[in-house]
Amino acid sequence: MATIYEVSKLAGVSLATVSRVINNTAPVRASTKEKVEAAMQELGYRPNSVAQSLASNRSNSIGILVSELGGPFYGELLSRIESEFRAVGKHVIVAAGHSDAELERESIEFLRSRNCDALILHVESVSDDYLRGLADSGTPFVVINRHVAAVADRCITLDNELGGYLATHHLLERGHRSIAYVSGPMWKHDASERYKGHLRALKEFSLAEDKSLFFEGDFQETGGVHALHHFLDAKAKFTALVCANDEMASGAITVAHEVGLEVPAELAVVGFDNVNFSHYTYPKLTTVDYPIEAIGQMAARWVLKHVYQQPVPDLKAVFQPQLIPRDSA
Amino acid sequence: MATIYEVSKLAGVSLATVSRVINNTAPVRASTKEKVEAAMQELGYRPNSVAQSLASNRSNSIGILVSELGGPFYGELLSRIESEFRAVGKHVIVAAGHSDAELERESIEFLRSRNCDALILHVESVSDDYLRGLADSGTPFVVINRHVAAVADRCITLDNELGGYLATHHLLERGHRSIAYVSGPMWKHDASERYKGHLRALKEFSLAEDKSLFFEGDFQETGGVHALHHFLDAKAKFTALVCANDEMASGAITVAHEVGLEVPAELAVVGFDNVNFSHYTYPKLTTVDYPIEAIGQMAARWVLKHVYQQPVPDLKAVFQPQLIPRDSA
DNA sequence: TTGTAAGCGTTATCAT
DNA sequence: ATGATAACGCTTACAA
Repeated sequence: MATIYEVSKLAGVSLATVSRVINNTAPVRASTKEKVEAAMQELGYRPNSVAQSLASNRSNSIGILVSELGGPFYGELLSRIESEFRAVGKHVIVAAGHSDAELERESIEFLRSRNCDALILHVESVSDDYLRGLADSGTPFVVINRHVAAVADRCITLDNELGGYLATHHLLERGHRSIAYVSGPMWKHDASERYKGHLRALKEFSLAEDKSLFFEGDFQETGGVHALHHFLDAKAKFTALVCANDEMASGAITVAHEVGLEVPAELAVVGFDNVNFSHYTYPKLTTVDYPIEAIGQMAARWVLKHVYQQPVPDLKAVFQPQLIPRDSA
Repeated sequence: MATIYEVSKLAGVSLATVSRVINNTAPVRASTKEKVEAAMQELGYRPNSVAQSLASNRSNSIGILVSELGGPFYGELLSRIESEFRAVGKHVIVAAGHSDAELERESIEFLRSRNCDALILHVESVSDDYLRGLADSGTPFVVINRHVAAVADRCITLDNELGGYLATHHLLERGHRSIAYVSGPMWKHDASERYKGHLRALKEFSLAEDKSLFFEGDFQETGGVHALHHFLDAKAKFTALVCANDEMASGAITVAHEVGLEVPAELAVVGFDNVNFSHYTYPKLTTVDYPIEAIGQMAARWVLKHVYQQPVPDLKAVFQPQLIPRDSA
């Protein structure tokens, strides 16, 4: 591979000048610029990005940490983030934290050790304190889908409470008064927020919380399966079910089919997230849209603005979910 | 951030010695090793990976190019590849090629410009010739899900022909004799291979190809929708449908529901890929499993062996698909 | 507008 | 077993 030195020799100019035409970092006379470009062409020169990084103290890489690379959710996030950065010549390093505090910390350290210019984090297990400390350490980062008071200015979130409210409100409006709720793990911020929204909607219709209609699932398909079985076994009376995510809603619908419960006639079901498969269920799932791509884009723009000093349009910190009415409720 | 120089000063040894204890690259007396480690500890030293890369001419990064980061397919692939490399301290840079030859080339160049030690490519549009040229250029890479004769030793594929065979054979065995087929774009290697398998199964049962029962879809949900409508409008007679991927199968099942065609009683459907949502359909989709994780792992190991000279267990180039019988056929 | 030269933080080759 | 010292390929003051 040719180096900048060979280019400068062939073009008959100095290293600095070649660097200038590469980076457009200072005016260069048109004629010399042409000479340099011709030389680069001839040698098939391509700058060594590692050397650039070392000298400029910028790696032009952004680390992304998500819970799971698989799953219907993070793909879209990554996709948007990648394209946003690719457009400006920066690259994305991915890592998975598997919802485990220790692994999340390790992954963050790993990404930092890679000299990422910034981090985009979707972490659920690491403590607020840890994130505050990370901020103090000087590593620029944004947190997605979690509000951390100590670093509020770096958080991009969905109004999960509103989402929970919308789901239940939709059911309430359609006349349901006995609504069972399948939550995600309550220690997860989004899960508890969504449930709060559910309660607020209930209250608005003068309905009280009914513990016998609450089930804490695991955000997996099986969570929905267990939940519905649980309610059925307990002979609970309810005409509708809100599930805190689409996986659990799918599980519940499967069980409904199995036990001959017609959806939505005998049991209305609403999910949450609007993941890519939510319209593959039968009936098609009514759910709350999680604007994951918009959030990914915003995270990328936060980085572009705060780390690379690029001008970006309006930054937005909290997104509003929307109910997507389909056939299941 | 502390540098190796400061560590060496504090420990009272030379740069070289510090480097040796960091990399375990030559014997160091236990006592001095301790001194160095203490110094590193005290300074909170962490090696600068960019400088390491420049000096050692290894970036410890692997570039992954897939068609779409979103979608149910690539997440699992990435997930496996990432964990495989993380375990040995290497990181993964992702890029999307969007099934477009120009974009695929650009992405490959982008990844190369990032000094990746190796590339793992899932490309469908770039020509065989281009890949041959890439091999000549010296960049190590593996190709996934595509057989390119000129670089056969770097290809890890699924036996798509066998998959197509299995799908149709399953139907044939259950007595179906009029089987419609919804293909992916026939210019894609996997699509045409799958169709070949279909024909082979047919032939085994002395059935001839019936052009009126063939429809070329787009591998998207709408492809399945259009296909079934097409067959129905044409008043074609068939009792079973094989779709060259699960998205199209989902689309077809949706239409079946809409027109009151019972699956599988009146129309048996089999898909292909066994993507994560294939058991969310109703009835649950019978499909052909694409062992994407195993393939990802193998690709990673290919790199580990050929680029990093690590000892790895048995490398395997072509994987056998398996029929997953569920409820739709 | 262009050139000189000092880093950037390591690894690696020789010596010793 | 350890130390000097020259790369690695580029950016960036500072001069000219």
